[in-house]
Parts: sequence; structure tokens; C-alpha cells
Amino acid sequence: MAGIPDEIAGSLIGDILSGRYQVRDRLPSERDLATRFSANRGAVREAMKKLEQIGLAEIQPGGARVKDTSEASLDVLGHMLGQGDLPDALLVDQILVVINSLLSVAAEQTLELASENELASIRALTLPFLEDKLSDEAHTLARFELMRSIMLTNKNLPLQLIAKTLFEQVAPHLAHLKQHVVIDHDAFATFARQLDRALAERDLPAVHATFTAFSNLNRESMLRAFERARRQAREASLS
Amino acid sequence: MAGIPDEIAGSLIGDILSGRYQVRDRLPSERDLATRFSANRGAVREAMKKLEQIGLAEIQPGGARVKDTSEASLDVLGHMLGQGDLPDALLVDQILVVINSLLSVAAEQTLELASENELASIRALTLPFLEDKLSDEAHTLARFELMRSIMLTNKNLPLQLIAKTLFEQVAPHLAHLKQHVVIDHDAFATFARQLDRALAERDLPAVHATFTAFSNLNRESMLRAFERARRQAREASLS
DNA sequence: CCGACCAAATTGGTCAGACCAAAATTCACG
DNA sequence: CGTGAATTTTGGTCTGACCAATTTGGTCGG
Repeated sequence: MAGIPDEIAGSLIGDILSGRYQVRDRLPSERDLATRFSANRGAVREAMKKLEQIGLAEIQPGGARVKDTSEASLDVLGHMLGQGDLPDALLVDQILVVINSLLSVAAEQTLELASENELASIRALTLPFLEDKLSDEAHTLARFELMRSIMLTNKNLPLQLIAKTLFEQVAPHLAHLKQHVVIDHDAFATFARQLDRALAERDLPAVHATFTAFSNLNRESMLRAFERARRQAREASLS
Repeated sequence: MAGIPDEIAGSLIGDILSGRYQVRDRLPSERDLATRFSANRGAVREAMKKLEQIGLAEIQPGGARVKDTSEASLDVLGHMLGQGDLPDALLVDQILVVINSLLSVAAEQTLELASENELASIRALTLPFLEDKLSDEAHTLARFELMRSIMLTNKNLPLQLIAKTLFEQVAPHLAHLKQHVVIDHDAFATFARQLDRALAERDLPAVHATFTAFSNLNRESMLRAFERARRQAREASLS
């Protein structure tokens, strides 16, 4: 299922992101890589094309060179998060900042453009947060559903694409952390009430303020989850 | 310089975006395409890989299928903008909305994290807008430099990557429109003064409000440019 | 000793033809 | 008329080859 080119690309990406190949270094030739990976040059070539598409390498006749991460495409994020045992907490936080700001924009545009029906269907998604005995899983599900709905109701294609990409990059690496996340149900209930009111009254500043609060909730809860995960990792290494 | 696979990919992308291949349709086989483009199957294969990376096609043993634009990567935007004679005005507007909201986030984070020196260097970039006799070109240059600086001072890598990608996608297609853009120097001067003050006092809400104004300025000026371009195109078609 | 220039080796770009496994298609059978 | 097996089609990978651009290394002249 993996595919040989993807394996090669993954290995090379790991080498680059771990610093084994420095920026501006020349990567081994396609022929050398083919030998090293016991694969055909065509497979290596597809892997190199992937590196180029991700923006980690620049291919030219004469040789391929490593490019800086800051010149890469969004797809590097997933690979960067997958480097260590735990994802980079700072990077995850930065992604959350962006996601939440995009949510805010989406919501603001929804206020301007969405029909009453669309608005109502979003507001309905805030109801689960008011329930008393919501399991953590159901809560997480409700959060995602609310975010997804806000992103889809919005007609801004670029916004949708960015959000989708960010989610896809970060989601797989957050799966392990899920067990460490502790949800502040009361805080989210307050948020849900505020969001519902802001949407009902089409109060744009209130929507913005609400999502700022939502953002802070998410970021703090994620940072705490990282702390717990790290602590557990330390204890495990002592035994 | 173009490269055979890129030519093939470009042709297929055009066919997909223009609707010649509908979503979920099967694309011709690699062998057929190789014949049609008088190219080797390897070249066609690389083109198909590119389609897959862009997110416009899904390749599986048995055949490749067209995917919906909403499931693509950010890189489709550039191709979508390059479809007609003029870029899609609505799409450009949506991109501007996103860019400007990202600018706002970047600026807000700068307020929290940037040193006095970094802040000062950004503030210095607002000065050109106060000059009286600034040519349109110099004005555009100053705008870009200000945006670039805000994006780079910020330490948020995902934010930088998204902004860079969006710029790269949209910039080439805006080159033709530049001649139609009329700049409201006074409005930008007001914006510059407000931004400078907001940064100096690290006034977060003011920064947000300022960028909202900036966003509206940019969007309106671009929409007007589209109108002018369309009008000129109509007149040209009459002659 | 150094820089400019030229030839050889290296490298990516493309092509041709082949085999395999998985999917799609066809078709005979119940 | 369905259904399941057989066949064809399709993508995935491999081997080996040639070309053009680049890099490299050495040579020559200053």
C-alpha cells in the first residue's frame, strides 16, 4: 500500500528534516539512490519529484539541492510533526493559532453571506456543548463538527483548502495526544452560548471575540496535553 | 525549460478545470495519454503524479479519477486563476480576504512576541505611505514590503508558508491587472498612521481594526481594477 | 600562484519495451 | 436475470539506453 517511491521520499524527507542533509547540500544522484534503496531509477525519480513538490528540494540538471523549510509547501508540516516521538508542541500551537484565526474569518464571512437556514444549522451545532454528561469523545466530535460546518458553510474556497490541509497535516499526529487532553466542559459551554448569541444577532465583533476565546481554550488544553504526554514519557523511560 | 511532464500536466489540468473531464470521471490511461501526447509513458506518469499531488486526480490501479476542486491542494488556485483571459474576480477577492486576515494574525502575534527593534523596523515601513509624491509603482512596492515584513517578523512557520503560497499563486495573474489599479493614496496614508500608532502602543484591537480597513482598501481597489479591465476588454472586442 | 578555458565525467530528462498485481470488464453459467 | 469466474485493462515497477545540461578536473596562459 505504501509504494516504493513514497518510502524513498519519506526516508529522504526524514534525512533532510533531521539535518543529515543541510540546506543547499546536493542530494545523492538518482542513480546512487536507486542503488542504495535497491529500487529502480524511475521510482527514485518519482520520490525526488515529490520532494520537489513538497518544496524540500530543487531539482536541476547537474544535481538536486536541499531547500530551506521556509520555502517549502504546507505539506512539510505533516512531516515535521512526524519527526520525533512527540510532535513539536510549538509547531502544533502555531498551527492552532492559524486554524482558529481562519475559523474566525470563516465565521465572520458567514455572518455576511450565509442564509438564515445555514446560520441556524450552525447554531444547532453549539447545542451539544450545553449538555451535562457529554463524554470526552463526543465533545471532541462535536468540536470538529462545529469547525467543519463553519468552514464548509463559508463559500471561500481558498479558506476551505487551507483549513483542510492544515487539519490533514496535524490530525494524524494528534491522535496519540488525545488521551492526554482534558476538556474544560464549562468553559466550552460558555463559549457555545456566546457563539450562539453572536451568530443569532449577527454580531461581528462578538463572533471575533468568541473565537479568540475558543482559540485560547484549544491552545491551552493542547499545551497541557503535551505536558502530560511528556511527563508520562519521562516516567516510562525511568522504568 | 517547460518540461514534457509539465506540459502534459498543464493540458490535463486545463481539461479538468474547464470541465472537459467531470468529477469522478476516469482519465484516459497512461498508455493512451502517452500516445496522444507523443511522449513516453514515464513522462505521462510524472504528469499524473503531479495531478495527484495537486489533488485534482486520484490514482489507483485500474484507473485515475478526477477529484473535486474542494479536495485539492492550495496549488490549484494558481491554475484556476489562469483559466480564462482574466482571473476569476471572486476567487481573487476570496484570496485577498484570507491573506489580509493572515496579516492581521501575524501582526497580532508580532505585538505579543516581537522585540522593540523588530517592531520599530516594521513601523518604519509605514513611512513611505505618508510621502506626498509616491508613484503607483513605489506605492505597490511599499505595500508588498510592509506585508512581507509582517509575515517574516512573525515566527509562525505555518503562517509564513500559507502566505507565501497564496502570494505565489495569485501574483503572476495579477500582473496584467496592475495597470488598471488606481491607488487611493489618502486612504492608505490614514491606514499607515493608524497602523503605526497601534504598533507603537501595542494596541491589539486597534491593529485588528487597522488591518480590516487595509483589507477593505485592497479588496475594493482590486474589484475596481477588475471592472476597468473588463470594460477595456469589451471595448477591444468591439473594434 | 591564480584565473580562464576546455574536455571528460556526472547528472537529470526522456525514451523504449517488458513483467507483475490489482482493478475493471466481459462473458459463460446457473 | 443475476452471479461468479476468466480475461482484459490499468497502474506499479524494473532494465537498459541515449541526449543535453551541468559539474568537475585539468590544462594552459598570464
